[in-house]
Amino acid sequence: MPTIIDVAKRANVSKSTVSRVLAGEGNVSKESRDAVMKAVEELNFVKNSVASSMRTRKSKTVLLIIPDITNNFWSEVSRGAQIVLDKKGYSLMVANSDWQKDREERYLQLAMEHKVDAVMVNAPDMDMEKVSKMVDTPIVVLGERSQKLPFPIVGTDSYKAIRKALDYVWSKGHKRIGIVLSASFDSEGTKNSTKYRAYCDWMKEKNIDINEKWVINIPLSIEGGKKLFSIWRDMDEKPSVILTGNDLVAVGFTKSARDDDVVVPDDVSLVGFDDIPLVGLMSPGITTLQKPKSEIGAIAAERILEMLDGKTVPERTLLDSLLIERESVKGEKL
Amino acid sequence: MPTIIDVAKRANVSKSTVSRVLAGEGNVSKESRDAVMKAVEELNFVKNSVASSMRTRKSKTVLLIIPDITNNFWSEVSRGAQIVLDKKGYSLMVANSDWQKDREERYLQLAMEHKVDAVMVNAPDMDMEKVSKMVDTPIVVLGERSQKLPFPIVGTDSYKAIRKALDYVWSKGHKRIGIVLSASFDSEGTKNSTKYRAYCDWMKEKNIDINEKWVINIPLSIEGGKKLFSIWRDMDEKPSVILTGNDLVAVGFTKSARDDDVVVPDDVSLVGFDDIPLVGLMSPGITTLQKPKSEIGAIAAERILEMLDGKTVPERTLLDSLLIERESVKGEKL
DNA sequence: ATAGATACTGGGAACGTTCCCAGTTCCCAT
DNA sequence: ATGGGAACTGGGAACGTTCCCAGTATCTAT
Repeated sequence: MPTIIDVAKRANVSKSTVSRVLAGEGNVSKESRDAVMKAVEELNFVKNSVASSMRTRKSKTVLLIIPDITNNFWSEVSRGAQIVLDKKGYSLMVANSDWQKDREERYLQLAMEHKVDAVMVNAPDMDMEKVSKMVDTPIVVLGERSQKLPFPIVGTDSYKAIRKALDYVWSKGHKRIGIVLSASFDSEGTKNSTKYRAYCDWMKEKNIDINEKWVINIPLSIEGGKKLFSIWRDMDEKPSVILTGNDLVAVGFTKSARDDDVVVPDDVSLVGFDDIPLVGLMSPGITTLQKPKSEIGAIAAERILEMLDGKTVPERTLLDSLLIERESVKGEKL
Repeated sequence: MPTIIDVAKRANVSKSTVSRVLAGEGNVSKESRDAVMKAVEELNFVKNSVASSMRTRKSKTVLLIIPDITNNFWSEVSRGAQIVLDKKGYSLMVANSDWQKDREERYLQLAMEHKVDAVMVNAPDMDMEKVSKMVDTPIVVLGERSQKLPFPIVGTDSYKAIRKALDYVWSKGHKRIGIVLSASFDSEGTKNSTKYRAYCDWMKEKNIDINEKWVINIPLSIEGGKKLFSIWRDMDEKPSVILTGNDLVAVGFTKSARDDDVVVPDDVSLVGFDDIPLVGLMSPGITTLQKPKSEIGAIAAERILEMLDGKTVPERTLLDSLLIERESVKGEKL
């Protein structure tokens, strides 16, 4: 493998000059530049980034830690981030923790050893104090957090999203409204969650008493949705619509319902969150609040780039969701 | 940031000894070892992997290049690979080419600059001659290729999968069988594809004449499936079942069919391939040939590890698909 | 003509680790 | 007691780049 020294010899210049040409900076005469280029070509030289990062203490690499790469939400986030970083010559390493705390930590450790320039992470249950002790590079946290963090946050504004969903079902005539909460993404009791706050505020504005039985806490997964259905079925007094927390829950609910001859939306209406491709293709299509998935990744990446530039960045960037109307919410007779 | 020299000073040993302790090899007395450990702890030392790879010329990093990280198939593959590599102390970099040839090439270049230890790649249209010239590390190619390649291949055995699908629909009484081909993943004319070969062989065995109109070439996507439906609808003589190439096609077909009051499987039966989560959740559930997605990633990773160990590995590893029976194939009256 | 800026160049040191080799101590078998 | 191996140790060189600095040539303004 040829080094810049081999290139230098061949081009009859010094290694310093080669370095300057390759970096595209400093003053180099046209002849030297051409000679170097030619030598690079002839020797088939490829730069050794490892040696380079060793000296510069920059690796041009960013690590992204996510809990589940097979979830469309997170793969879209990755994609959005990679496109932005790519453009600036940064490579993205994607690490998949599978919701395991020890792996999250190990990846962070690895990131420090490998001297990545920055870290983007979603790890709802991780102690951020610890993180800030371990990591000495810029960090951006993905996903909303209610408590204050020592790092910038990029996520969706769930307060607004919930209100948007509520306003929508209200416009359809619904007044008996259930909501799914979950500790995930909040790392604190569900009753303190932004979602619940949004729900309470809105209900108070509409002068509706909250039925505590309609505030349901299940895992945000297909399984959770199935569980939600059996909870709903066994209720004496049933809500006419449920905000399901995320799309997977709505999918699981719909599937269980179908097996039980309950028809969505005729018997109960559902609103999902995220807008994963699945919910647009099933029947009935699930009305959902679309999160700007790849935009979240892209903005997080931009924050990283800004921090790397020494700029100060906004503490929290919460993006809006978009209501996608499909067939899972039926108009109630007013 | 403390270096091993700082650790050495604190532990009153030489840097060589510290290096030996950290690497866990060579002969070191218990006292020295303990002293080093203590110093590491006290100084909060983290090893600099960049310096290490500089000297050893190993980065303990593997690059995976895939065309679409948001496709469940590929994210499962990544996940499978990462789990295996992780266990052996390797990190996986996932690079998403978005089907763009220039990006595939750029990532390969980057891999060489960053001195990754090995590369796993799916790039159906890429010139493998070129790749082998660019890359001087072990490579594993993902996805079946009919032509001989200078690298080991890990993928699914589509010849067997097609036969399995054909045997199944045959057992259900179907004799008018259509099939979808596509150049993707084969990088050669569709008529040379393994799939088509399997189809022809099987049809000959059953003494059925091939109706060329029922051999259809469309993109393997939801859009392709919609197109497939309109092709099917306009046929004078229609097949009673179609092997749809992949699940997305089946999904697109079903959706279009529904809009046109055509019922799957009553009016036409479908068989998908891959088994993405979507097809198990929609209604009707699509009968499909499940590919062992994460196993493909895992095996590819194991091949990498073996090659890194200097072992020789099998040229091609083609895994079997599993028939998942759902509701999209109806029994024909015999 | 000369001072001083500007353009360009090359050599040495440094980044933090691992490898190599030589050296010291200790123990055991003769 | 002595040779020889094993256990352990430390110092220097090397990996390939970039940074720093000093040096030379060229140009411009007085």
